Amino acid sequence: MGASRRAFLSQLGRKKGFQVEDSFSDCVTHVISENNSRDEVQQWLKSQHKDHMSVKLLDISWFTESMRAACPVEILDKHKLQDVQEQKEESVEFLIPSYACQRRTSLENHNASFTDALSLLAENAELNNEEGRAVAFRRAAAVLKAFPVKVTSTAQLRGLPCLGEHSQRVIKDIIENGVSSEAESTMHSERFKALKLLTGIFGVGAKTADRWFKEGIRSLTQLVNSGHELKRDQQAGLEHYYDLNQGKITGHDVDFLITHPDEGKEVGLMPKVVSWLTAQGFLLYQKTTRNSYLEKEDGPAQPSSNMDRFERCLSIFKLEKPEMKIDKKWRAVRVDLVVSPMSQFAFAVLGWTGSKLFERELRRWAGQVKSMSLSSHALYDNKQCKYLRATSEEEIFAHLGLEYIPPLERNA
DNA sequence: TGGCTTTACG
DNA sequence: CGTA
DNA sequence: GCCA
Repeated sequence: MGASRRAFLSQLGRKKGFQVEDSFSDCVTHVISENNSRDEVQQWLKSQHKDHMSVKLLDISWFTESMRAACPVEILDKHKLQDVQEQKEESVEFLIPSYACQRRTSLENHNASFTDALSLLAENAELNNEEGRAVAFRRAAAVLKAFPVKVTSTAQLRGLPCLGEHSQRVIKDIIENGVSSEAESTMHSERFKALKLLTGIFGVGAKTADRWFKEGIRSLTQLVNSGHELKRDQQAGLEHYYDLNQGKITGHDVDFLITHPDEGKEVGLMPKVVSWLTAQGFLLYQKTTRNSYLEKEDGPAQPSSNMDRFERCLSIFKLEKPEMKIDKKWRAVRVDLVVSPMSQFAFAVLGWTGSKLFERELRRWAGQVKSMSLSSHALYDNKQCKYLRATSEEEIFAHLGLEYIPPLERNA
């Protein structure tokens, strides 16, 4: 294998507690190879002039499985290096579990050209109200985001989940031509450009944008001149369009999660926070919503009055930036405030951390694999017919039978 | 061929 | 229908 | 679009 790949795998092995040598010596017990036949590796071992009779000759599959298990897995026939004819049949370069919540996805992406194209097709499907197609493209992109090396051949895709005919065709196109013709034509289509522009307005979704598009509206100027009555959130969205649609870094939203160590004392916090923020002149826009969440069984009885029981505040902050400009010294930033009782706080943190796909996959895993229902308030076990308590994210992953994935590795 | 996360509020 |  |  190449030097960078070998370095990556060596580092991974050492991180998992394995002893990895840079060169062959008598202390080596296992030799891992990729894309080599048993004969080739034996030839190489002879060239090392060391005793190698007791050394295990294994395929990369044993290594990746052992990495996942964090200990050496039992050596099966499929792990042993094969002879030349059999070799090409099945060998899979990396085993990637099919649910995004089963794997780590850092921000380091070796396959941005592919994931950009697949994400664009996902976005286009969402704008066309094809949520099923959209999530399929999102999952396909997420698999490549988690792939530890740059894909250079479609042969590497064998055995990977969520990559069907269409996604593989897109990838092949990019490998061979540098770009996906489908992604390119989508990106430059009038419809996609207009719908993306219009849904960029806070308060405007795919349905509204589609209606406006059919009326011939293609730009924000045309929208303003169309005489449409905009709702309060859309007006704010339009007014702060530029600030709210800055690049990924500066334009990102901020979430504040608020709780109180004494269960129940969090009630009434939201109005206090909002009125203070208003008095400080921080809020350009805000919409506070009540919470009516109730557990069906066995949960503590809810106080009868939910008058002050506010849960969320979707807002637009006026963020002062004195050094910004002469005329405009602030920027509009989307900020969400969330108040959660202590008993639900871990679920709120898990539910608000993202990524969006990671959250969907967690909940899909809960339902399909564990017969459980996960929300940002609670985890319900449909078999035991009871809520499963948790005071940390780690406990929730444990309830779900998943390896804990830290927040920085949830970028699916 | 059905399902695709969740489940409220406004 | 839009938002998270 | 992908999969059980």
